[in-house]
Amino acid sequence: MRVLPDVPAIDKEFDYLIPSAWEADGRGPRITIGSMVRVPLAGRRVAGWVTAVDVEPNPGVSLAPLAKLSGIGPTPELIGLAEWAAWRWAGRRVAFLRSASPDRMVAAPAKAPPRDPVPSGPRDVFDQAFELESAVVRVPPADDGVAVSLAACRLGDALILVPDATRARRLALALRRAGVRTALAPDDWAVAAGGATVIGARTAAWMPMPELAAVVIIDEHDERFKDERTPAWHARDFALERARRRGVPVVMVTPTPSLEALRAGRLLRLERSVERDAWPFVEVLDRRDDDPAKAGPFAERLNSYIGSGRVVCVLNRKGRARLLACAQCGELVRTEDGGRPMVLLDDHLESPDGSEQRPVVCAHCGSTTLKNLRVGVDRAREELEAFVGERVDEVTADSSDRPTSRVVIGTEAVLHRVDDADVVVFLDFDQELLALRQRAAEQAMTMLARAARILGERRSGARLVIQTRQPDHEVIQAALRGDPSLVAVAERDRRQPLRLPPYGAQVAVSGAGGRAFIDAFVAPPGVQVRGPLDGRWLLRADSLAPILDALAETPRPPARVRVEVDPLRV
DNA sequence: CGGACAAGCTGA
DNA sequence: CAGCTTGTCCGG
Repeated sequence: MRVLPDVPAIDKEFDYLIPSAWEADGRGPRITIGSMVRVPLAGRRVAGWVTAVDVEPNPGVSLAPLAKLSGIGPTPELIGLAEWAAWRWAGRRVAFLRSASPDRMVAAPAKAPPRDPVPSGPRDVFDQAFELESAVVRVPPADDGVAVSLAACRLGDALILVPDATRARRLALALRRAGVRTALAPDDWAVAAGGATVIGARTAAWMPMPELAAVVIIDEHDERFKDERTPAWHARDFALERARRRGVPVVMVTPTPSLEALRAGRLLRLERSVERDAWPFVEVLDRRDDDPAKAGPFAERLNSYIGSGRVVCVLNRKGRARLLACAQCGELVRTEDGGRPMVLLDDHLESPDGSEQRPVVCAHCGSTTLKNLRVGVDRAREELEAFVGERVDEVTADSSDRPTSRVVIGTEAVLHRVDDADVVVFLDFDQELLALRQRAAEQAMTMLARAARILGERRSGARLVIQTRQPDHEVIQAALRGDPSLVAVAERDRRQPLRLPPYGAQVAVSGAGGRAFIDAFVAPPGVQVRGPLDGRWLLRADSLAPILDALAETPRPPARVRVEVDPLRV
């Protein structure tokens, strides 16, 4: 019996004996690949997964018996996929096997009653998509994913991935009403193990699916499919591999397909006029027309759009330097040399490049209490209140209660907190368009799609208002015409010659042990190592495989190393 | 990860 | 040199 202990730093298998009492007459517990067990290891008991049975033990060592069979665990399929994922995202198998295991021990799969056939309507674009190996369907921004999910369920048990748990619950409810046997990840693990359609966020991709027939990825473009913790795996790419191994079709749906998705599957579109009408009206307020002397955050013409109805204003503060100021005297916390803003790191202040450090003390008055100056939204809210002459609520990622005022303002998070609106205003869209990130245009486009979702289709009369100095930018043109292709084509033409993802490969290495890890890394031909920049190294090549093979060979230093394959923010 | 054990440091 | 800390190694 071979067992991988649930101890991240070990990442090594050990052999054990099945206790003789268990196998006496075949009535003992059944141990299979994936079974969750407890084993003695270095004088203590640890949890682990059985990775092989019937192994020839190494003759030199005397084996200890297993301590306990805890429950059923990941299927052999998922054990194999964990090994692949550990290579693909330069992580450890243990991290992935945890995702593939139930939260609480499960003795046996839930019994599955026979399934009723899912009623089918007239053949639609989704039925057509499932006839391909993998497809991307570009849907209206407000699409709820029910139609594609039902099309998948007609084929049998489906794996349906959505960006967040709220949408998963909503979708599961809709499918249950249609008579589909559903398992909501991660809670219904035992139901999934018995055979069911699985719905959930990211980790649902690791649920057991004995009779998987189709995979659906809803809002494929959403960055929440990528885990921000280490290993930073991507549920879309994982699900694509799982489907490929099982030989089942994958359909990705989104209003704004990523270039990665377009490479992985065939694009199916709605009729041009149908798609255009699914996007709201877009008004572009060209800030170049304003008098620069008195141009505030609001264009004069904005008045005519925000006078009535529910208005949501978006001002992204993200990416701007956070400013610290002294709570006593109000002085900004800056470096000695040239007044660059410093940031708070654990217990000291540091300049952006790390060259200057000092304790948490105001250089002006010596006070040790500092406050965060929330540049952006905070002040804009006050000015907006004066502009509209009524109360304006503010929404950020960490505000808890729902806004109640007619007009609200917030960071991008506001688009996830408000369910419907008559007007969405992007106060400074240039900040998104000009962001120094490889994916800035794609990310700006998905933000517009998010706004379009809460506004609804063109018929509703809702307005998407964009303040910008770049009215001709393809992102804005794409929204104006309801045609996301414009962004995809421009991005492909920009990235392909530069060999940027998905036409090339990138891996970021950071963390305290980053330098030691990079020193130990032997770059194969065709792999470039750049950096460090802000404590981060970037490995680049035309394809991932040579980088990943070399990473797998590199010994880990004792200090923490963060390896991010296909980083989203570069 | 965490226990075992070795090597290094301190104070009498 | 006991008694303790710190570092390194390795696990069935």
